[in-house]
Amino acid sequence: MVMHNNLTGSLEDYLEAILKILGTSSVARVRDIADELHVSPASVTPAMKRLAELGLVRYSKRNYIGLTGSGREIAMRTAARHSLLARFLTDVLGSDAEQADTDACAMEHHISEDSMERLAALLEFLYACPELEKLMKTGFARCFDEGENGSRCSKIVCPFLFEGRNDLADLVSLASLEPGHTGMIVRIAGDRALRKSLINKGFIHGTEVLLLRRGTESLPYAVKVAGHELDLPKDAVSAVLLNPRSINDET
Amino acid sequence: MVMHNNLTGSLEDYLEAILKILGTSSVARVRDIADELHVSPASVTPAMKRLAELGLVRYSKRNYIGLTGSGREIAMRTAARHSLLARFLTDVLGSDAEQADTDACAMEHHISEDSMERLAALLEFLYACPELEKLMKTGFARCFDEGENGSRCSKIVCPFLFEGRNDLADLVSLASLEPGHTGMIVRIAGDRALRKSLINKGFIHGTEVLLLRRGTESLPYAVKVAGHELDLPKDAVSAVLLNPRSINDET
DNA sequence: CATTACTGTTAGATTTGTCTAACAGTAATA
DNA sequence: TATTACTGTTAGACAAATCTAACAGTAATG
Repeated sequence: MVMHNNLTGSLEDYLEAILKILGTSSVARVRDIADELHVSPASVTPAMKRLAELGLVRYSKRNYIGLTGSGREIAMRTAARHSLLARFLTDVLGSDAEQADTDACAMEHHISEDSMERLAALLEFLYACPELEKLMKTGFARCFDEGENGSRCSKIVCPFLFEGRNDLADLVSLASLEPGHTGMIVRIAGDRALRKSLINKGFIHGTEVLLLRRGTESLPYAVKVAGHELDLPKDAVSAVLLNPRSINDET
Repeated sequence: MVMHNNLTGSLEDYLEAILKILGTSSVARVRDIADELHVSPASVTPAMKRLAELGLVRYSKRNYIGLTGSGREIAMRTAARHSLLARFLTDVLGSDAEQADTDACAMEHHISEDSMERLAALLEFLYACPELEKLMKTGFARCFDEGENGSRCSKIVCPFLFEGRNDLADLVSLASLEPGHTGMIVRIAGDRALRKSLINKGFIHGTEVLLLRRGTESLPYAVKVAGHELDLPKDAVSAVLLNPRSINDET
């Protein structure tokens, strides 16, 4: 798993840990690093050797560990990624701090420089106007916590007093498709539980679906998605919205 | 690297690839999987054996490969993560499709179930109102492309005609801190280039900074951040905004 | 039927990152 | 000074994921 700076995620973690320790302790030891990363001290030694070879840490046997200029630079970039992701998760998505930290830890090695910059800019964009920030952050948080479906949710917080999307009218529900025809999924409506269940059945944005047989209120619909046939009740198929331009006769 | 479902990221990739192939080809072979994941066919065989042991794929030597029920379920959850992340990156952050796909590939194994749900809800929240969607997506895109700093940017697109944040007045710039005092970074102002450079020097949200010496227009300021002392011009230190409640005398 | 082309498998090597257990320094303590 | 406690290193093992090279089937072609 080699990253953009030619380091593995694990080595980036070691650099980041050293930086963090140096931020408070003025001295970094093998033990501190092992504790910080929850690995055994025996794992730290070979990592330090490797980083010293690469000219990123100052290390000699049984001595304090320091960062070189370039090591510090990489460590700071990694820490910045971490902080940015965690901030997005807590401040925008409303995750709790611990969960956000765990997620950020796992993702920080994988996000590209470009996406990083965009994410940073998004946070600045939201912070730039207190009304927008409030609308996005508390509005979304409220929407999420109340478990509302998107279309009703906006009415709670939307300053535009918009009653509903008119462009949704262009979309065709899977329930109203002609049997034997296919369409591309562009949106999953319904409440969060239904949406989650549909997503886990393969109804993913951009996927082709084929309606095999129409059902009724009591009789399930038969559909084919991602190469798999399955039966679904009417309310589920009704929540699957298709792009009308994508509809084709499959027979 | 073990994930929530007890699979490694690599095995999840194999499942996802099989699902994708089955979505179009009705039959999956070792060769297809190898091509899809850009690995050698010799790497596919042991992965299939492992997945068959775990009861996630149907596999017997030299035969077509299929997914079991639970294998399909995991594959679909993984694909849903991928699609969601990619959609966030393209639709909200404005990344190009290829970059978004690469990033999503790398992150999909690491994001938690909870963050997934929140991200999905965020997209629905934005889609729920066309005005909000436009404000966020095209407003942000314009802001990003024009390289505007957050506070000016909002004026371009903000429907609230808000001239600037009044709560920013509560923040103290690092430049106006008393020498020997510390504060916690809560925001980095300035244009994108300056912000990026400061972030890469260690000025990260939530970090403590210490002002060592005041400068002037021509003489650099001396500060200490993340255990490291450095000199910075006045415009850079002025862009670092601190939480006033965090300011302490360090001497 | 033999050849050729292709697919899939095996064997063996390599890289990376981790662990445990044993050992080696170092420094305070009895 | 001998003991103890702690830190750090080494050796050796292991798991995961990949590769190359060699080999084994299978099926179409000449």
